[in-house]
Amino acid sequence: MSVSDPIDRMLDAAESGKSIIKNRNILHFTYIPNIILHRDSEQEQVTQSLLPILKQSRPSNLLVYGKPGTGKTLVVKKVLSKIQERVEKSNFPIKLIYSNSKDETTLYGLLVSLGRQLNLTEKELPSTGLATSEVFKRLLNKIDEEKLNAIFVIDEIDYLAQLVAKTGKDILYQFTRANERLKQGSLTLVGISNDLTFKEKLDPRVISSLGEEEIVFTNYNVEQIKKILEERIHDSFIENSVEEPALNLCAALAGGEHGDARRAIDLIRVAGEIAERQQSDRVTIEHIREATQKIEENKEETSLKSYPLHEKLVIIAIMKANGSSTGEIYSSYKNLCKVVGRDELTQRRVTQMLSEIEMSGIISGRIIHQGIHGRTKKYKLTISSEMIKKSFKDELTLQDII
DNA sequence: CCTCCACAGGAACTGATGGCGT
DNA sequence: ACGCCATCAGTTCCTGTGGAGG
Repeated sequence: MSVSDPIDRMLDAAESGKSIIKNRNILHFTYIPNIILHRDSEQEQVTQSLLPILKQSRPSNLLVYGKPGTGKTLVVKKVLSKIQERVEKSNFPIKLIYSNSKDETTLYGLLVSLGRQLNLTEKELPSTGLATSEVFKRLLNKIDEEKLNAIFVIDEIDYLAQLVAKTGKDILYQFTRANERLKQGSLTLVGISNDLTFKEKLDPRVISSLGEEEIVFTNYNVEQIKKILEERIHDSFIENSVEEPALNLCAALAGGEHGDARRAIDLIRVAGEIAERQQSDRVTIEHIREATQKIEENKEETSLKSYPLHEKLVIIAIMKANGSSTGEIYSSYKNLCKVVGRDELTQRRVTQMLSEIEMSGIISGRIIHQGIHGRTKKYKLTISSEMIKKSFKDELTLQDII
């Protein structure tokens, strides 16, 4: 065995090198067993409002609000799974169904994902081809047939409401009224929303039945985040491997903005991994700093890579003509299209793509009025052009133009 | 004070895809 | 075999607009 082989050297180091993280699972925010959240009163509230289930009556529908990383989903899931455990042996089965609206791009997709969890097969519920009302009917039939007591947990329900609004269908209303159509079984809706103002946008009929109970999760403050981190660190890192200043910085970074505990935990995990890779036996402030940067870059890179071809072309066009107006970007884009031999899209489409890209934060736009020279939006990159080149360099079609 | 630029951005539509029910 | 339904990327057509320059 040759000692100079770099692979061997790395493997040797990994084997002998001490690992400072002893349980990696705990360093994921969504780790469920014995979650430490400091959400006692909220847990009580959720339990309280779902209690009627144990008495075999339908509980009120429930709306849960809170910013990201406040643990709302975790609390709901935890309470429900405990309830489910209790009821399991009784002849009053509860079917727990969780779905995140953001995972599904369309209303149809969401309904299908709910259906799959009700054990509807591809045959009984095809993943395309049906009218939405038909899908809905099949969901209810299934619940009715099997006398299920279904609890639909719909995460990011504000997002769903948007989808619904676009198609003009009134699915949320149908959901809340479903019980009137069910002879046996029941349907309870638990909506989880990031947006506290989301309710105002709904149809009043939906509000009255969906908002029967409301629970608001407040943001964590820096103190609380620090506590949460301490507890998770205690369980997942070996002792004394995270320096106090590092912990403080981590809590401050995540807490300062929105009180996002998820970010805080991600941060400490990535920092831990960086520290391990550097064979350090402690996590320092420097590691936290590196971690923030790495997380940021990862986000940028994956979002860059996930764009379709024409969006990528537009991004390159912006890069080539940094800080310029829509018209200039468009002609730059047209040139690029010629080079790679693709048909160019209309300007209207490109403006739309620009505003979509702006939404993701990769570029920033500013409307300016130039009097007789009209109105434009000027776009600037908010990330480095190296990042773009790096992310796109694997793409064959783009290689000549970057 | 009016005009007119260079677009922004809404609405409605198209054509392809994919798969249903009858 | 045919009509229908939903979705998506893209197009066509459109109305709206702040202010420099006449």
